[in-house]
Amino acid sequence: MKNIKLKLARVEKDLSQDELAKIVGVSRQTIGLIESGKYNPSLSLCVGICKALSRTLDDLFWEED
Amino acid sequence: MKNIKLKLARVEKDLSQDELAKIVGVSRQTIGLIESGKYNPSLSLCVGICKALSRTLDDLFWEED
DNA sequence: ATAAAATGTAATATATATGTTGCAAAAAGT
DNA sequence: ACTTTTTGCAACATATATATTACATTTTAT
Repeated sequence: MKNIKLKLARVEKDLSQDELAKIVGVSRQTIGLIESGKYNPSLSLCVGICKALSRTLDDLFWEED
Repeated sequence: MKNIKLKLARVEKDLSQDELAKIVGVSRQTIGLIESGKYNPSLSLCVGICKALSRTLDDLFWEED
């Protein structure tokens, strides 16, 4: 499923996928694929994204069921 | 670095590494390596572990700095 | 002390996250 | 309308998470 919370947090910070990717140190495609729910990212990458966007893991990657 | 919070949550539930591994659907070694900090697990595995231990991502995998 | 269970570690194999390049489509700016 | 930026998508290459098997070590129970 798509990660809409991640996309929202990114646009709230006024960052493009490419800009966020450069901050985190991955490729633009990786960010795009995570947002579109086609990748299962590593924990360290999730943490890097969270820190770049001033959020926590629960904020961006946790889904209640 | 070792993930002591994960190990504590596991023993609080009275589960061995092998038992947790079976619940989550991975090998015993994978759980051991995550606890000892030698693996960078995938997000879906982290979520599976959290649900098996009734915790959230922030509980087990987030470190303030 | 002994046996059983739990954990650590290592070798090799496989699946998949991620990188790179390139191009197309869509969105935004002028 | 036109240009620029942003995003999507595909093919191939590489790195690494994870599986499997086996054995050693430690911990726990008897």
